[in-house]
Amino acid sequence: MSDRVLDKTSVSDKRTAILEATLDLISERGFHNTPMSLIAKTAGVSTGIVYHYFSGKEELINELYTEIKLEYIQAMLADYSENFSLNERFLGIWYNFVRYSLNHPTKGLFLEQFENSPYINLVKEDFMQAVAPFFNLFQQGVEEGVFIPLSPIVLFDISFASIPSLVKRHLAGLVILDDELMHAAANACWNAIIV
Amino acid sequence: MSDRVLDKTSVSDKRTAILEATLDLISERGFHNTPMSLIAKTAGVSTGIVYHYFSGKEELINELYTEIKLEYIQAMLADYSENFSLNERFLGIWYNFVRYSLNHPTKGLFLEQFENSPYINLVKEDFMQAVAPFFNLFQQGVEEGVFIPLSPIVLFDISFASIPSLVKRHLAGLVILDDELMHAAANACWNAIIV
Amino acid sequence: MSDRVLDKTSVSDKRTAILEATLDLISERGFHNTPMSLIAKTAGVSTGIVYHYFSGKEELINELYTEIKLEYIQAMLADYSENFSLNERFLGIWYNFVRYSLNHPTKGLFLEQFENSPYINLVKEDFMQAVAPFFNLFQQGVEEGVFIPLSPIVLFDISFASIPSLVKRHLAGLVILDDELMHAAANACWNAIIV
Amino acid sequence: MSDRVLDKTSVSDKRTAILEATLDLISERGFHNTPMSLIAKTAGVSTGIVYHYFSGKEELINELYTEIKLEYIQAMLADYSENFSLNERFLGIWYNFVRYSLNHPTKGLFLEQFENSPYINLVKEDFMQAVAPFFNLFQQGVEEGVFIPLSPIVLFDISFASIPSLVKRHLAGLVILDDELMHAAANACWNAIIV
DNA sequence: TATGAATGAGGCTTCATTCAT
DNA sequence: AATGAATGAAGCCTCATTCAT
Repeated sequence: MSDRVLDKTSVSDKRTAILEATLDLISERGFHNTPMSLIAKTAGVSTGIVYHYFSGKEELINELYTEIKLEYIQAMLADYSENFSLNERFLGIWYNFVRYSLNHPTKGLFLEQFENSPYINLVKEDFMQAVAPFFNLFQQGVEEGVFIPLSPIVLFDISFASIPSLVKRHLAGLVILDDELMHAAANACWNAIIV
Repeated sequence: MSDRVLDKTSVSDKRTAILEATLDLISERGFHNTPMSLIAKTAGVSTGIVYHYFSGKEELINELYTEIKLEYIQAMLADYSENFSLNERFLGIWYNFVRYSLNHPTKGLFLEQFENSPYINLVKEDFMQAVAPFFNLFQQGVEEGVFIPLSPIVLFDISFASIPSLVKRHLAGLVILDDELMHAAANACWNAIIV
Repeated sequence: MSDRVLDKTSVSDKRTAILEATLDLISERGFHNTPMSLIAKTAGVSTGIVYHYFSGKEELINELYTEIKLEYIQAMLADYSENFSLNERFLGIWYNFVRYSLNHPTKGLFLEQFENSPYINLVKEDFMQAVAPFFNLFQQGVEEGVFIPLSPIVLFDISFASIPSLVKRHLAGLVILDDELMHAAANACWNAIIV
Repeated sequence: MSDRVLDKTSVSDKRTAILEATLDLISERGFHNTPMSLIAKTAGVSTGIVYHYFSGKEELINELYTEIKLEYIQAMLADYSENFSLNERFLGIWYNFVRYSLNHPTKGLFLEQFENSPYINLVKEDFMQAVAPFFNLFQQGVEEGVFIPLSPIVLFDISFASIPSLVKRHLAGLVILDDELMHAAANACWNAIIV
């Protein structure tokens, strides 16, 4: 039994090591300037084995994107419940988003880099299902007359688009994104979308 | 005399052609996947001459970034005057930003791509002076008790960070960023930062 | 007992499966472009086990060549007897050669490919003994004054070298190598070597 | 004027050097086992420049094939005239074929290797026009009742297919393909196809 | 016997940059 | 100023072979 677990872990470890090395290197050096050979070396594996787990560089990066994107969405929805009020849910997402970004800076950088590059057009995954709670939140707010009557996607952007920017300011040392600022900014965004 | 003028014009044209080709190609294909030879070919010049106008690929891209960034800032400040009210100035910038983005999609894509890549760290230009009006606007708003007391940079992000996202939604056909939506979204952002 | 038999059969089957997969793949894709991993997969075995039966790719291919070459020679000599007349023996070989080629196109393609590649220099087997009947046939014909006085190897080439070409024309759909054409061509070749 | 000639020659020389190196190496080592880097090195050029003259390895080899094939056809038709008798024309081709093969052994080996490999299927050139004289020769011979009534392509194979084999025997030292043998063999092939 | 993950040398190709003209 | 042939380092990927299990 433990053998099986060990095996699984071992296999998983190698694949995971490759993904982690890719994340670290790309967030720091960019897609170009991150050769497969360096990924392999950083992950502590041979070049060839990377192609055992991924069909090529593109699939590796796309898969990394999908995994991180889902992690992010899940992180934003941590402790989320539709039993909470609209404001509680909104702020919960807001804080989760910021905290996850601050705790996982490489993931945020990778995501931003990826989503703003032509690579993005090649991804098929649509995350429709994963982001349903966001959609529902804004839908419900509009229906209840609490939020201004705009489409959920627009409300989503107005609500959260400033977060990555603010996090980058923080990481660059231009602002200090402490609890106080976080609360103030979150409330500002809340005020943006309410009637 | 006419020769000199002709030369100057010709030179300017060639340099401009290179920059424009670079913009179009990179916004569509990314930094990597845009070889210098293709830039030259698209611009209608020889490969070698590119190195007469720019010391290399990095300088070419950085220079393109600087030019476009300044263009953007100037576009946002079109018709701007400190004689206008805070709200008028805020909305003016907001609308200018959206309209310029919609009218120059490749520039927006290039900027986003560039600013979210490790390239950005290599740029020395700081645009401090160019963005002074934004700084002053938010500074003044806070001092007058109209805006919530946060640093200008934070207010800037909360105010405008959603615009590139909304424009991308529009370009992707997910929303229609017409005047009505633009006004609604701009007012929402205004509501975010006022006391 | 049945176990041993089963094992032996199984072993034999596996080795045979590898050789057959190699034949099919190489005749269709060439030496290069036929990786060992694909051979193993096509044969339904693991990559590693191929190296249990053959010391490497070269030996595998050389062994395949030797087997097929011998099969071909045997096929050409099917129903052969020195009791038959020179003409009967000649035509028998001719027809056997054509029929075997038509019935085993991959083997013909493999042989042609192999014998016209630098690989051939590495084979040690010389088939001297196996081809003795051909040698004897032409020797005897010359001695009896029936064939023109040329060395057996030359007579062999003049007699049979056109067959692979004709078969390839047939497989390409350029001619139809039916019994009628076969007889006409065989007699033509006979006429070539008789006094 | 001499400059232009020099330029042309110089350019042509580099392309020719690549083709010649490819011919020599492939005829000796095979398609595989002949890396582009070795071709470049043997031709005395850099690896990269090969891709300036040919889009890739496949095009390089295909182009080499086309050139050599045409050379061969032209060599076979040297001094050819429809004013000559059928027999004179037939023997002329036969001797030309042998002599060219003996004088250009690498070209013969390359051709044989190429035409018996899966590569051949990728070539579009059909040489229809170039081989028309052969077709006409056999056509006319049949119409005049001199040749047995078989299709030109079949007569072609019966007439000439033994030549590459005989040349290989010669090159291997198994026979000596001198004028005497050549004449005897050529006449044998002539006897094969006449009524 | 048997598996298939793992290795790493080597192949094809691209591309930033240089340089003779 | 201008050309584009030429260079060669470096990138992505393949694959024959090995080895732990």
